[in-house]
Amino acid sequence: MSEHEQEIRHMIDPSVPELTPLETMRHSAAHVMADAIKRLWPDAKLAFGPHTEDGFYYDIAMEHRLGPEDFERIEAEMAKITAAKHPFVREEISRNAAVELFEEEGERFKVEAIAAIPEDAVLTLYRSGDFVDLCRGPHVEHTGKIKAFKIMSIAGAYWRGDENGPMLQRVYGTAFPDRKALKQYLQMLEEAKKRDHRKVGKELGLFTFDPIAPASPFFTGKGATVYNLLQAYVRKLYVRYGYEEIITPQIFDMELFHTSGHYEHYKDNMFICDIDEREFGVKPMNCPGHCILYRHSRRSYRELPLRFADFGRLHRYERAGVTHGLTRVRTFCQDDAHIFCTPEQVEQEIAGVTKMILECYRTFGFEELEIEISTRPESYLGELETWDRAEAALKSALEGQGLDYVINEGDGAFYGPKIDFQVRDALRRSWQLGTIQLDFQLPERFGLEFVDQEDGRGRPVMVHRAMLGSLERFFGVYLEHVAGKFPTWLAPVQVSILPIADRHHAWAEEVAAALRARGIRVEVDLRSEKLGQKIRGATLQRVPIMLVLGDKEVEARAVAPRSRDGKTGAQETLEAFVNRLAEEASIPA
RNA sequence: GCUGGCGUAGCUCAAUUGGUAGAGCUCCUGAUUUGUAAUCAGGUGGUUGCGGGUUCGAGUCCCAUCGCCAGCUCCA
Repeated sequence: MSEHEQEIRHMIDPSVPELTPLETMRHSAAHVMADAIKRLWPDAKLAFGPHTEDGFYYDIAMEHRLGPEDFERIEAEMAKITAAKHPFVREEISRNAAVELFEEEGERFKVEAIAAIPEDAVLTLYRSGDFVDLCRGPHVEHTGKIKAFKIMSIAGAYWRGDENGPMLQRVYGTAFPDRKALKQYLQMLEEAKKRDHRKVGKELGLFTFDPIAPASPFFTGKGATVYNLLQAYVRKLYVRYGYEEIITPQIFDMELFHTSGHYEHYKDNMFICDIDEREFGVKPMNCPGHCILYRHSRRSYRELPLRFADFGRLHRYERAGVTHGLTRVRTFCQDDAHIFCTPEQVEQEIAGVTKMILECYRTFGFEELEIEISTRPESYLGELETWDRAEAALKSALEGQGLDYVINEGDGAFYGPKIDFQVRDALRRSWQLGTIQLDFQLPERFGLEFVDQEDGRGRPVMVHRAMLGSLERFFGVYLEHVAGKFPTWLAPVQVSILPIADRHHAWAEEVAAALRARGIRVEVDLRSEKLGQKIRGATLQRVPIMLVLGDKEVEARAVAPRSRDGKTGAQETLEAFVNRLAEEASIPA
């Protein structure tokens, strides 16, 4: 649902959940901001002004182009309005009177908005001082209740989200119950800026981009090390959870995508080429290829469930302007798998996948989790009964593990219901990572079968599932979650060896060799620099462990460890150190 | 794709109203041999994203194009 639709719904639909006190205050702040802007630029015409997750905005049309230099003026004007403590007054109004009122004011967007509201809805106005707005409310008691606010940014937005419609100026602001909370929020934004994976990735030399391949990352040796370790960890899970990893082609005759339906629905997002007078497509998803492999031999019910995992590289033509760092790219791979099972096995398979996903997120330190089930949309394919059974299976698989979830009614794909997993990172930002999607369509389209116990023919259900989602995207999200401080097992350089003077180089090389022999990723800093400089370098690169080597260490065939957080450990023998580190440095089970 | 903004050395950034492109870090040389977050000196490095135009003269102004950034839309 677009923001615009939500806004319309909010204005008219009494079943929309009541606003929280904070949301109410922010929405009121949007009115105050609109009031302020109209005072400063009387030609301003208002569209919509809802609250958002961390503030509010108002879409406005006017001659003057707003810029950051205007923010202080707007804030000052808002301060006058809040100081005046104008009460918010609710007023029911007839449709005709409302149209008349807003037409008189030249508020054409409001007039249009009224037309979009169902006939039987009660229209309400809210007045505060001389300002009046079409609004369902609720609002705070008076403008003085808005204590701490700030104009954040300005951006373009379309009227009603229609890219052919008029472009409006969207003014973003935020508001909090007190100055302290606002300050905290602004600090969080600062922190997020510092952690931006595009910045950190550059600083740590993990990946880069080049205009020669837009929206397609180049991973350096260090970045690829992390990337491969993520895969290695997932592969370990696959062994325990009974997956077989397969490898499938990159480019297929378009016929495949005609069969799968991607040609019809997804063609605009595909890279397509003509070779040998045949039309080929680079795969945007693995599922059609997996169906081919499934169909390649006769399948017995005894083989099911079949769990095909695939780290195949995918290419999607994302429209210019929608790409973003590692989180939205044109080439990526997923920790993708498709489970082919009987309808009876669905519940237990969902439960298994869920268990693995939870284990995986715990490993990466994502403690907070939100789960959503999306159910049958209005237009769907397949039998109603199949859908009902599948939705019940999803719910009971989650309930069986004592997991809370919310239901997004009608938000499922046309081919089946799904479960989405969202995590919150260290800055409490929400990211969708995992997904489990049932699919009744592809098995049908590809004519997939299995031989059942009575030598009859059954149709398998296909379960699409991913835990980390795209590895590229996860890389970016995780990099921000840990602010570049990878745990030792994932760090591209796990140990940095820092000899103090040239005469310690031999011992440094010996220590490095011993660690490398145990599979530990080591770097030796042989530069002719002071120890402080070397420590600074390794710390900035977020190397988890530094080993300082001087006369004392050479003498005792020992090492003096220091962590990137500045903690220095007691001197210990090389032997003891390696043994202590071995587990921490290896991929979790 | 749409609206707006931005592209100067590998990185972070300077460059009066249009008037000879600079600094720090990185890198390379040398000196220094250092005990827990920055040793000193010297040097390399740019057709100012690419292509046109205006001008005596363009990093600066105009057009076009590519890329990036913010937001919108999209992400069956």
